[in-house]
Amino acid sequence: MLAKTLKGRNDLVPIGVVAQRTGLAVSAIRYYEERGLIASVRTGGNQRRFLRSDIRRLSFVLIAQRLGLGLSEIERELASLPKGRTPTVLDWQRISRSLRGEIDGRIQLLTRTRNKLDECIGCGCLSLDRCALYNKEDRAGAAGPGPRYVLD
Amino acid sequence: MLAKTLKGRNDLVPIGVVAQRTGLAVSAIRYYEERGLIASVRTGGNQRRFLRSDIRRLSFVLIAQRLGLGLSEIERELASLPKGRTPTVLDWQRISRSLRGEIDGRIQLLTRTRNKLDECIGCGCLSLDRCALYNKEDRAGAAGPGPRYVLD
DNA sequence: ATGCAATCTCAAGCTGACTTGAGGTCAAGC
DNA sequence: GCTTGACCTCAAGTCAGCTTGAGATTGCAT
Repeated sequence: MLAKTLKGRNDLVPIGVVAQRTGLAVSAIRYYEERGLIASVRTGGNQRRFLRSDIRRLSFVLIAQRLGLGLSEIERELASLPKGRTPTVLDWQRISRSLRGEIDGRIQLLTRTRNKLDECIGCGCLSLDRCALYNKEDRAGAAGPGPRYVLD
Repeated sequence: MLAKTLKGRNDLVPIGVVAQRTGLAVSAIRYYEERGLIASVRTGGNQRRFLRSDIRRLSFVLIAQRLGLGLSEIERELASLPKGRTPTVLDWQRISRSLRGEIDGRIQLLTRTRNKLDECIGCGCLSLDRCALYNKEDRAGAAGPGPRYVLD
């Protein structure tokens, strides 16, 4: 019974289960592993086995993605979790709070933008050089190819 | 003098000027034209000439992009502006207000997310099926290839 | 023992939003 | 008239974040 309890907590699950529980495609999970967001061990027959806690880890990835974080930023956040070991409740609390900071920042940025836009609606200008809404700020930094990501 | 005033308002400008005024690359402007976000007329020597008001149009594009709108969504917004004619202040006011609605929606979504996250920080769960933060909602709709866009 | 679903690898494709490069034309100043 | 820089087209490359497909293997249930 003790054995069973331990087994239950440290269960290794195949990729299909992880896919079902997270809603992710199997291919996406493999891709995340390749990117280093999650890790797996292999069976004798070369099949991946994940820790159950990786499901939670992936949940975090999905939430962070919805906030607009790129995979590399998410990786950075996740780096503070113990690798290979099941994270504790405290680990998750800490990282969730960090995410909360992200959200707060985004809300503030949007609120500022809205205020500026309100000024602009008054004059109907929307002009690059006269309008408060769009004066360079961070336009300069967005160089190179590839999509420019939103709401920096 | 009257002639001069009219000339000043209806000026046709080459692509380089538009680029300088908007901060966009020349190639990007050509791309936007190809996508139908702006239009141009051609000189005898096949060079593009834009209306001065297209600079403002592009400012709108840039602002909307920062809010996370894709080019096709932006195109839909812009469709309400008169094509080929210089928009009036009222035109811009109307479309700016529509953008404001977008921003409001995003702020609300983020605020809800933050509240849910706060509940979650209490329990440290972040679990897909037990946590209020991440229960399906719109996960289902995100099918097909290509990047999944943020903060729907 | 056998069948069949789940898994594996590796290469290639795809969308969005552009950039880069090659090779050629136009226009304004000297 | 000639150079120089701005402009043209068209094809191909890029990056992120995956998916799709081919062809081979594994592993659980009967």
